[in-house]
Amino acid sequence: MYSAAMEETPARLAAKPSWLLTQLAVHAHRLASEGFAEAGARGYHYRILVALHEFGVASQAELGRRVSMDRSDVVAAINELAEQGFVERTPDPDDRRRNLVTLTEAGDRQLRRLEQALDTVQDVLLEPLAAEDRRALTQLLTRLLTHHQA
Amino acid sequence: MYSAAMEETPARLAAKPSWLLTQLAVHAHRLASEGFAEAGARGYHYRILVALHEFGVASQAELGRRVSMDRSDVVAAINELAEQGFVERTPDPDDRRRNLVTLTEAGDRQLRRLEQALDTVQDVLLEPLAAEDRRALTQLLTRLLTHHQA
DNA sequence: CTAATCTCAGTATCACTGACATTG
DNA sequence: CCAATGTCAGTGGTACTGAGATTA
Repeated sequence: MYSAAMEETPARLAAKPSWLLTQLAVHAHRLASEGFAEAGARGYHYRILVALHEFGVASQAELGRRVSMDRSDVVAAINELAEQGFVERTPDPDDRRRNLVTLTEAGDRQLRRLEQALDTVQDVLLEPLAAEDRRALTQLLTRLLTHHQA
Repeated sequence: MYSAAMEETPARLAAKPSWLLTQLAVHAHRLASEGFAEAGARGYHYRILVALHEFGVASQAELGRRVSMDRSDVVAAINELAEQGFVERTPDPDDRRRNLVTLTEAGDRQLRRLEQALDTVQDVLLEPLAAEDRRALTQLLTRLLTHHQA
């Protein structure tokens, strides 16, 4: 009565890219989370570190805009990163509403650890695709994302 | 000092499909959630209804396996669906550990509402892609998902 | 005894809202 | 007065863990 062998995706979901997208994102997220957790981090920490490395010192609000994080979540993430010594928070002398957030040496090393973890995730996630298909996928996803970011 | 015009994705993230995937999934998830919310539902409810419609009456554990949901989350979702009259939960006479979950008429109508909402999401999400590109994307995502489901 | 099922309680991460005080 | 910033408290959805009771 309960055919335990059927583990595929329901047919009406298989044809929906939005479903495929979210299901794959679950995989990607879980793989990445595991890698991050080994370094005592999570996604929000990684995003902040990336933004700092890419764009340099910035205010908290600016960091949030870079990586699509809410102001309030930036506060919490930076609290934790600062406790671990990965970033430093100092008042901006030119605009006393702002905090200037700086990436430390230790923060840079942490970022490299997290990037390495993500590279592994990448390999696992895209394993079944040849190089050409990977490029095609990246290109399609990029087109979608840039369209929706605008 | 804070060039407010730079809103693109950080370069080192743009090249990572796993990042693109999760970012797009955020969009897809938000769009879908809005559509679901209008019908008083959320993702877990939709998944259960789909599984019931695709495979028919099933035990709760079986439903969870169909759509990758944890047993404990299935319990809560079915509680809510039953309260709304979209499913019925009856003990299985052949195996008294199990509950047999059935899709009601109202549940079927609800499912059709949610599918319609998802179709709209689909159109919005894939708007920048031509039909051929959509097929290519679906094919690539399908290959990835089937690989990772095995 | 083992395994599966259902249920409950609790946790973590992510995303978001509302409010407030401070400053530009 | 208005807008931006940082902060805090709280909510909701998703995913998961651990434990207990029942039954196969």
